[in-house]
Amino acid sequence: MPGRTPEPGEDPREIPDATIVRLPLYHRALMALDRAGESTVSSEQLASIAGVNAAKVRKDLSYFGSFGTRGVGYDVPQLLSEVRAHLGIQRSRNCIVVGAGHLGTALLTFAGFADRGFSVVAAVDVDPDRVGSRIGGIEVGHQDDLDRLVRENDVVIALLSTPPEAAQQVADDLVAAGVRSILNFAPTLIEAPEEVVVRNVDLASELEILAFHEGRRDNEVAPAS
Amino acid sequence: MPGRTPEPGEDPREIPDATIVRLPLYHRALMALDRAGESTVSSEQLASIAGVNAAKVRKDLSYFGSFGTRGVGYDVPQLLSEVRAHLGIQRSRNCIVVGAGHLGTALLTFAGFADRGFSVVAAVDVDPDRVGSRIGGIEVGHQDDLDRLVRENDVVIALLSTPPEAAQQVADDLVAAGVRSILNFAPTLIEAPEEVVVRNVDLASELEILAFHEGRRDNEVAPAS
DNA sequence: TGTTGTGAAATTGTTCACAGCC
DNA sequence: GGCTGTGAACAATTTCACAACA
Repeated sequence: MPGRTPEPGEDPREIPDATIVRLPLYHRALMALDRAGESTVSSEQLASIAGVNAAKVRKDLSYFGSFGTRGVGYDVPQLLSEVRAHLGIQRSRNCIVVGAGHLGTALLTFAGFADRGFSVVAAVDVDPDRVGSRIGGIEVGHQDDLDRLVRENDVVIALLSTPPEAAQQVADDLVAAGVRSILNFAPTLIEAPEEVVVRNVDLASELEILAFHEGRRDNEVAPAS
Repeated sequence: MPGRTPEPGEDPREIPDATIVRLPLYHRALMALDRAGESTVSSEQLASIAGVNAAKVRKDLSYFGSFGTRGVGYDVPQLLSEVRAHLGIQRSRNCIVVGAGHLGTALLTFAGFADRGFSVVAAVDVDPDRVGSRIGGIEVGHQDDLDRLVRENDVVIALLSTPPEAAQQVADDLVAAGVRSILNFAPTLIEAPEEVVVRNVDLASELEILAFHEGRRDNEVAPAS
């Protein structure tokens, strides 16, 4: 999936994927430090709050340039601002929740998005019992209004929490409406044009990874008959 | 680089982390194939359903031994059974949900766990309004009963869906009760003894990773002043 | 002195390409 | 002829270790 098109003259992909996935950890850590009134932080401290090691922190941050002060550390507000800029969340991004079941409801009422730079502004479902209801201050629209809601609300990210059978169709509709990023909670592969970024969160897969380690502890692996 | 540690009586062959996280994808794909009545599958087909490439599939599966037939492919039921054995989910594993808010409710009612090898058997919360209620057929117990519920129900995995402020204390309690694996949804680092495996699902972080790519498209990155 | 920034080394992961087998 | 299994080449990522410097 990574490693694409090193075209000369165009964006010379320079920040490693592995670094990108750690950026949110630094963001979270820096917000906590900032809230606590800390004005500087060393790579060692930041690493311990983020749960990584100090060399990685320094290497990761170095891709943006040199913001630290040798002998002192990093300026917390400045680094926070820098990380936000690189994450593209200096201004809030609008999101839509597609599928307002239990998971969709959790997403619509989740308190943790706002200060991380996201605003859930719309929701749709196909179930007539849900359409028209309000969840977390958002009125649930009908699936057929998806295109309009996306366009009217300047939605750029979709949270896809439908049953797996509906996921591909919904994804197609989202792409047609102009959504460029999809966070897919349905346990199925969804296809999208390559300019649309899809990330998958499969809860059962996460449990399976934990179970793998459980299994290692229990016993020797006992292969199937 | 030897790559092999032929220690007698010890862990026979180390399976790479990168392979482990793909195992659930193969599991999901094989279940779909099995349900569809397919009896064999090539690495190419399996790859396309799982969303990876064929070389990776073959390499990953080769860590378990040789189960394919050259010129034919893999036997679906056999490979499914093999993958399940390695994932440690030949028998179902019991889980507890800690924190029965909207996210906890989604986890308690999620239909997708059962056929992936997991059974949510208990839930706890601290809110008196929630304790005693039934969600998804499970009675929500009080946080103080956590230890008892874990032991009585042979719980090995916890789904931690409390607010971040409570997460560390809950994790400590879970470890004390004997839980060996934690799936942490709270956006904070939790510390646990190294024999306890913790995986983190931070929804806001996932959105930030999407936003990073959005930002790349919008414009040049505009660093903070 | 204490801490960053970074080349270089070590490690881990991916892809290639083809021999071996059905 | 088709497809697996796998060494070997390649690529990405992590870690080391230390010079630079406020």
